[in-house]
Amino acid sequence: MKLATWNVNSLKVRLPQVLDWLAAHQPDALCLQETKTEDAKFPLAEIEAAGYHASFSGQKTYNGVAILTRQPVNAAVHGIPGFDDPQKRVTTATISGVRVVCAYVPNGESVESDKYRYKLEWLAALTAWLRQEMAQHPSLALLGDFNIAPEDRDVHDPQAWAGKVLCSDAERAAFVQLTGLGLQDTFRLFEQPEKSFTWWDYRMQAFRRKMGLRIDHILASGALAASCRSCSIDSEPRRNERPSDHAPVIAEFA
DNA sequence: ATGGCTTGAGTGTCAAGA
Repeated sequence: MKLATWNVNSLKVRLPQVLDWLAAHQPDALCLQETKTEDAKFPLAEIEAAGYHASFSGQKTYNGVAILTRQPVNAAVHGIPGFDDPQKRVTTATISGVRVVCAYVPNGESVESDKYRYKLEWLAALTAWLRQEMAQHPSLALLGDFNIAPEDRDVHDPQAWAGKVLCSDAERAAFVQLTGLGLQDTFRLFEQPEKSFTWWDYRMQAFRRKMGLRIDHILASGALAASCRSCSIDSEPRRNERPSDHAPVIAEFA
């Protein structure tokens, strides 16, 4: 089973690239973030024509998540149950017995911002809900744009980013809380190249200069992680014309 | 140097991203 995640920064703009990527990689599930598309305008016909089903929760202009799957999904849920949030950032569904949670964690803007407090509250709510969800679903994967670089090796210039949003102690502690539930960072189950990143700023030719962060992740519960065969970042789409600023991450399970 | 791109909204220019 192949699971993937990609922050596409507008599904409308990136749809041709998403369809190309699906055809090339044939994942069982592709989690998308920042679709920026309200549900009535979701490009369902094009995705179905490519042989995929879609479960989605979006809004105009901002946020928006979707799970594209080869097989129909079961028990889809949108949002974090019990956490009232007008921002469409989570969608969950069961695919071949695996509970797949697609998340777009708030950016936080800066550690001084109200958006940062919202980010930490949001992460606490996600963690509390996942604790329950994992009790119901031993085989669970959490995929998405976490907007957290877990360690200094996930940052091109740790000194420049020290204490900044995406790298602050409180955000990293929130990530540790998630892994503490028994969710393993599948990328770190394997030997990986240095300077492995999933996001590069559009500005300053950051991609060419390898100035990135690893903020998109695939976490797997113990039962699922035990069958993980690989996890890798596909930086090829970042070379496309009009690329997303994020690269897809892919994990394969036996 | 708080800039530097990109997107969506909407048609001038700003919020938001990370």
